[in-house]
Amino acid sequence: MAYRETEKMRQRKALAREKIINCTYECVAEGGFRSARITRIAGLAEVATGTIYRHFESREDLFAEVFQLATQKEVDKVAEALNTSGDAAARLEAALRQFAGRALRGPVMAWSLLAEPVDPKVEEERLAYRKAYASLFEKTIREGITEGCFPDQNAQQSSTCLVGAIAESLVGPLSLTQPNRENEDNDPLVDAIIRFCMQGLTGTRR
Amino acid sequence: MAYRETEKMRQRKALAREKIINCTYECVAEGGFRSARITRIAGLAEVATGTIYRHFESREDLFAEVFQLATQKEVDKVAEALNTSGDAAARLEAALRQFAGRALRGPVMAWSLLAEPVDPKVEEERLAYRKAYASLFEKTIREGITEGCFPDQNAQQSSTCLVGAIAESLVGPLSLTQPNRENEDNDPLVDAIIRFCMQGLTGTRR
DNA sequence: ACAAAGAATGAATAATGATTCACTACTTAT
DNA sequence: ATAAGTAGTGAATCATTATTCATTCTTTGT
Repeated sequence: MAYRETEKMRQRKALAREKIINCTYECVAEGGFRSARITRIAGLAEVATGTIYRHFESREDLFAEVFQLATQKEVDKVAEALNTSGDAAARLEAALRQFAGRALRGPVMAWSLLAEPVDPKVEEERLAYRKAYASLFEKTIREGITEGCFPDQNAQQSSTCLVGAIAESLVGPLSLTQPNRENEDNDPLVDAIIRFCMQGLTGTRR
Repeated sequence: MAYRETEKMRQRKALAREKIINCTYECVAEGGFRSARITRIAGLAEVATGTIYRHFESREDLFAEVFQLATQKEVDKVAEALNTSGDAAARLEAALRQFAGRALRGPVMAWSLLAEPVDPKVEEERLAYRKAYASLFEKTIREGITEGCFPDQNAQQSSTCLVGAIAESLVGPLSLTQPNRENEDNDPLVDAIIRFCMQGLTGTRR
């Protein structure tokens, strides 16, 4: 036996793999999954198209992995915001702000994760993604009901409404057509959304 | 001049055109625009694929027209509900119920109209569709503010949240995975959504 | 230096599906 | 009946891209 995979090679391969993932991420952030061509990704990563298939079973699989990666980042941020101190309402509000803020900073990625239909494998991941959000929100809503800061309600349904209201406001076609106002002050927009959401939960004007 | 289009022919053509539109509608209601193949549509309509191109410039154009048709139906229903008697809150609630009820009865079509990304021409139509809803809701919210049954708020933003909350709950990926409960009683679901939405608008528990 | 094994390459292939167009069939007016 | 014009046909074409695989290049152990 002349050649045996060595540590050095393992690392080099891992690096190439990572580079492909990063370049895919970049492509997706630019124009979504559907417009991310294998040739473009290969070009960015400075490898041949065939090489991508050495590291990933298929385009779908590559996308599913990139989706998971991107997703994890987002969900972690929201979970983090939910772990701050304060009552359930305050924590939820912080989380919604986190969600909205990140989506506004990367609208194409947000759209890809929330709404863009891609293929069954990615769709499966998206399901998990939405469920992760729903569960996080739902749990906090329940805590809020126990704490007494939210009235009794269908926590699961409410969390779905939350995600929907935010997603629609932030990545709906109306917001995407408007010129990409990079460093514009989006606080009033976020404030209006948050107000609607918190009122929807609490039934209390503030 | 030997042949000149006669009334009879005009009607026959119009009929064929209409049949194509109806069959396209059927395909879309089944699986959305993306999976509606020209061949399938032609098959259903009992014409050759080429015939479709005698009546429509392109697939995109055909879809845009079908979208418009479907859209008009939906918006009209909501507008109708908004024209009943009662205060703004009552009328809006009736409209939301109409919206939700129709979406539940035709979830794939609702998804196609609200969320499925297709192509630029259809996307343009969707924009008009969303604007139509937004304007209807927005107008009523404004009336409600004047009437005093809603507190002052960003009416446009609130209407977007309304659409989002409903869409997510009814046609979002989470709801689509659940078994298609044909004739199940969806009232509790709709009630929960409506409650969230009305609270979001009024900031009042009821 | 050599050979074995694996990795990378990218042109060729394959699959999908919209669209075209040369042709046939039908309608109409004379 | 005939000719001119229009509608309908559907197999062939074209366009787009993911994927393959025969070949070339690298790495490793002896």
